[in-house]
Amino acid sequence: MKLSNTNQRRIIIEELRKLDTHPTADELYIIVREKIPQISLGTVYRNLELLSKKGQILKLELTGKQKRFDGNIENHYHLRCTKCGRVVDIEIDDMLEIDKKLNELVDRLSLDGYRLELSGICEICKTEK
Amino acid sequence: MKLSNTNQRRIIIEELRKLDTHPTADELYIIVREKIPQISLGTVYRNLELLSKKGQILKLELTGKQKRFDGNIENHYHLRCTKCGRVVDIEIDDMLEIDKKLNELVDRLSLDGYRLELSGICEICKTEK
DNA sequence: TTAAAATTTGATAATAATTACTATTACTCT
DNA sequence: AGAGTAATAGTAATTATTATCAAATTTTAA
Repeated sequence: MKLSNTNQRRIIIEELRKLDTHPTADELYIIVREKIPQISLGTVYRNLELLSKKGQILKLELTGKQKRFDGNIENHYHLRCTKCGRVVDIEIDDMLEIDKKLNELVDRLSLDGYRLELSGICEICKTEK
Repeated sequence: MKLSNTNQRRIIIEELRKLDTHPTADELYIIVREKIPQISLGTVYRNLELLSKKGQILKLELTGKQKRFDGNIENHYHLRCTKCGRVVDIEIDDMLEIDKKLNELVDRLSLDGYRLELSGICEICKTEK
């Protein structure tokens, strides 16, 4: 099935790519409404689902009730803050090595992949305290 | 707050510990009803939550809508089958090394921990095909 | 042991997140 | 432009989980 080019879809992906906050569907809905006030929440959900199926964005199924979405599809890692709940990108050199080992494992066992989520206090909460 | 010793709680934990299927609350509810037919789903949810808070069982927040619970609180890893959706324990020597590296990372960055979920076809689905 | 205090239960209602439905509107392709 | 397909807004439905509360059970401590 081919995706048509709708204004709604374009804005959704555009706004998501501007963010590094990994918004939930309803958070992005609020942002997108600034551009398209009459858009419905269902449209946001539908498009996020479609776009993640097509590999244009990432759907993050982390701890917590709500799914989150990420416009950055490059391989990277997430930290969920145990204090504020934010999901932030984490950049560590060690991850390369761990990633390599995990990929070896995945290959050897003919698996599909893995999902890793770190948890702890994020930088923002650390400095706030 | 101290937990009282109720029949319901005892059966819930007993039945959960017999399983290695990481049941959802409603799956366990069906099983527990064999022993206590009048038990309510709310009681199962409430106790699973309490027991996991007390560290007597594990609450697994993996991919998928429903939370799962594990009576085995020892450090081990899970594979979610992309075909049947089952969550199975995975025993691999490599995990020790990966676990060590991840724990080092967690320590160095003063994090709380990490959550890892492997995905692929489980043994049951492999042999069935 | 017994009565008051605390906790838990079953039953049910409420909530929250997501998905489904549908008539209408917008794209796409020739 | 016009037929065919896909998407939208608005709303209803669903699903998983949590909250509420009166009655029952368990614990505590005299």
